[in-house]
Amino acid sequence: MAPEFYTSHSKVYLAIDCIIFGFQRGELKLLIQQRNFEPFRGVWSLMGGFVEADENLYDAARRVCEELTGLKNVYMQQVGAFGAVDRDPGARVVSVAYYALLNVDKYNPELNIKNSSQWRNINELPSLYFDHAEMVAEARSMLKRKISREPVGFNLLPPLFTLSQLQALHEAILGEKIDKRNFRKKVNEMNFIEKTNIIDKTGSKRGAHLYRFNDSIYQKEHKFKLM
Amino acid sequence: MAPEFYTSHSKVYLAIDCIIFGFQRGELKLLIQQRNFEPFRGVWSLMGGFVEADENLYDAARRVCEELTGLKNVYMQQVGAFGAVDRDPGARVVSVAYYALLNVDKYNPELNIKNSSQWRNINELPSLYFDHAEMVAEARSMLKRKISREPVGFNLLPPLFTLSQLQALHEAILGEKIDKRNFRKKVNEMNFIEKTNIIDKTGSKRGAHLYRFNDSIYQKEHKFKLM
DNA sequence: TCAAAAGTGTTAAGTTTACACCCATGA
DNA sequence: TCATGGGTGTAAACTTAACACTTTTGA
Repeated sequence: MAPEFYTSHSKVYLAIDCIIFGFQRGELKLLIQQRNFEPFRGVWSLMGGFVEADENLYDAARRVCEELTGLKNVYMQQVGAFGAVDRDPGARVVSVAYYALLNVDKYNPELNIKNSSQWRNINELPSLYFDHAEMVAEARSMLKRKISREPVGFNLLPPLFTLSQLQALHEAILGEKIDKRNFRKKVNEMNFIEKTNIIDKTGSKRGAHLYRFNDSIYQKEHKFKLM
Repeated sequence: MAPEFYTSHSKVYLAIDCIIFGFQRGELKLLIQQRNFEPFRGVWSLMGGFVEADENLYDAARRVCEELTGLKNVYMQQVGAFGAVDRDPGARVVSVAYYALLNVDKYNPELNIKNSSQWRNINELPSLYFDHAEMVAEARSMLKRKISREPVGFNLLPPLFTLSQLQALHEAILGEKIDKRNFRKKVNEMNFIEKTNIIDKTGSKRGAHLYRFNDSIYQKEHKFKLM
C-alpha cells in the first residue's frame, strides 16, 4: 500500500492513443478504428490501449502500436497528455497520445478486418471519438515542424525510394506543393540521402534512381546541430 | 464503479510538475523547492502537486502554480507526460510537466521561506529529484523554439519594459548574444510592440523608452500565421 | 509517336549577419 | 568630464523562391 502522502489523492486510468501515420499512393493516411463495442459502437477512433502497472509510457505506446499493426520498432513520438475530466464517459481516463510513422508496405491489410480499422486520408477523416481529432491536429502540426528540420520521412517510405516519392511525401505532410528543382537541390546537399545505381521502373517508363537514407552519415553530420 | 472494460487495468497517481521560469537581473531563473519531507528530504525538485478527480490537467497545473507562487493567470504550456515505472519510489506516479512564465516582480519573496524554495539561475541548477532535470531541459528547449517564433517573452517582463531588457531576456533564453542593431530592427517591424513616451531612468542615466506589448494588434496581424 | 514522369541551372528577392560611432545624463 | 547604457544604418553573405525545357521509354 502506498503511503498516505499518495493515498489522499485519487488515481486515474492511463491510456495511450496512437496517431498512426502512413503514406500510400501519394497520400498521407491515418490508421483509424471503428469501435465495435458500447458505448459509441461504430464511432471512429484512434488506436488505443491502457498503460499497465509495470510499463513505461513509451513502452506502452510501442506495445499498443504493435498490437494493432503487428509492427515493432516503429518510430514514435509523444504528442502530449490529454486529460479533460469528461473526456471518457465510463471513468476518469487520462490519455497520452503518441504519433507513429510507419511504412504501409509492411502493414498486413488483413488486420483491418480483425481490428475494424482503415487507412484514411488525413484530409478526409470522419469525425472522431472525443478529443481524438484534437490529438490528430496536434500530431500533424508536430510532424510538419519535424519534417522541416529533421529527416523523419524515411520512416514512412520503403528503404529504397525515388526522389519523386520523397517529394510527394513532403508535399502530403506539409499540405502544399514544392518546387521540384529546389527540392532536389536541397536533397543533393544532404549527404545522408544516398543515390543508388538501382533504377525503379514502377513509377514511370523512363525509370528513376532509387535513394536510401544513411543514418550513420546523418548521425555524424548532425551531432552538434541541436536546434 | 467503472465497467470491467476499465477495471481490468491498473490506475496511477497523476502529478503535475511546474517548471516556473522567471527573469531577474538579466538572468533566466527557475523556481525550485527543497523537499522538507521524507524520502529525499533536502533534495531540490520542481514545484509539484497531484491532479484531483474533478480537475482538467491544465486547471490542475494552474492550481499548483498558484498554490506555490500566489499568482493566477500565469502563462503555462504543457511539456509532456513523464512516466518511467520507477520514477517515484513510493508509488506509480505519472507526471505531466508544464512550464510557466511569470513576472518575478509579482512574486512575493516571503513564499520562499514558507515553501523552502529559491529562484536559481537556469545554468546553475543543483541536481534535481528523479527526472526533473529532464523536464527542465525539455521545457527550456521548447521555450527557446517558442520565443523565436512567438512573442511569449512579455509574460516574463513587467507590462512596460525597455528594449535592452527585452534583448537581455532573449539572450538569456537563447543562451547567446544578439546584435543590438539587428535586434532593434526586428522589433521595429513588429507593430505589436508599441513604443510609449515614458522614459525609464532606472537602468541608465540617459533613460530609455519604455515599450509595451499590444495583444490585440498581435492577434489581428497573426491570425493566419499558424506556422 | 506521344504521354508521362525524370532530370537539370540561373536569376531575383528576401533574409540574416557583421560591424562602429554619437547621444544624453548623473555622478 | 567621463563612464554608462541608449540609440542609429549600410553593405555583404547567404538563403529561398520563381521559373521551362530536354530526356527516356513503354504503350
